[in-house]
Amino acid sequence: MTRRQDDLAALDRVLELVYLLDQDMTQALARDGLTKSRAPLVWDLHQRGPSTQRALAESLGTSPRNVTGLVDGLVDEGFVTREPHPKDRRAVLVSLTPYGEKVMARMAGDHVRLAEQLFGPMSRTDLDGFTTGLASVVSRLHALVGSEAP
Amino acid sequence: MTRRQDDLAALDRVLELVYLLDQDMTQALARDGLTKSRAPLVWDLHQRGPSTQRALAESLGTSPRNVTGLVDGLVDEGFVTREPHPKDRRAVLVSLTPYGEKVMARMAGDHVRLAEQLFGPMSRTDLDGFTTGLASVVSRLHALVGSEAP
DNA sequence: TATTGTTATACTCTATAACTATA
DNA sequence: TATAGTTATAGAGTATAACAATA
Repeated sequence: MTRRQDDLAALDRVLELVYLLDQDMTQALARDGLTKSRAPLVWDLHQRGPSTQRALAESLGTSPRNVTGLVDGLVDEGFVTREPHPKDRRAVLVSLTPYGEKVMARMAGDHVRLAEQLFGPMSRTDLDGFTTGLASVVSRLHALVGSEAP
Repeated sequence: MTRRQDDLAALDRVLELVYLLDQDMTQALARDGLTKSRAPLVWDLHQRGPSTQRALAESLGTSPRNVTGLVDGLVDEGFVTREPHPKDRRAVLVSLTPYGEKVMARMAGDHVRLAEQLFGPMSRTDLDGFTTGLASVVSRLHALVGSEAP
């Protein structure tokens, strides 16, 4: 095994991890009636409280038009409500419903449980080694993606 | 720092890795004129040679109808051709064009380069520790996703 | 009768541009 | 004049169902 082959094997394992994690999260979201596009919006509301659609568009890095569509779907499914903004009659305040809050609480619990299932069985030493390597890879990836912007 | 907090921190780092890798790969595919849906189809043809659409649908885990749409797009962009199947007049053989092959060769090179950029700077020991931890996480994730199927 | 790939239909996500009501 | 959110329009991706041609 040359070093290059080890590097390639590591990358392929990482890609397998990405694929499996995507599967797992998509399945979990589907059980809660959410999609990969809608979940970040709901999570944003959970973390930051009621927001205008403009603020959501900026936070999610997408267009205001797209937020309109996402909020439409979430209103239909009962996750959020649209209310008039108290101070700006052009704007709309999007808020989580009690049902939306309940789903978010469940998601937070699932998050903790997943972390324990994945890393709990590892020894302290193994976890430390893994986390250190992971941090260095992430920092290099940050540099790569940042420098690739148009 | 409790152990649970360390587990959570590890998961969050992994999710950051997933996010950055998705960015990087989407950018790289866009430079080659591909999308995240079309790339696996083209990669499949590169690895296994000309296929029927039925075979592609099974390999990609999607519907025949969807393959029709993906192949339509790839034909328009010059990556693949549709030819009559020599032995079964119901079927169609999808093949890479020379241009498609060229792009696949470039993608393979990018893959090796990414592996070296991400893991090359790590010491042998660090890489080993990282890879070992990764393998155990991936195997547990496999079990989780597998057991979650309906 | 079974299989291959299509048309028909519908829904989600995304983007840009034009428009409205307000600020 | 600028901002918030809409309608209008377009295109990619996905799914199910009905259907044609062929096996």
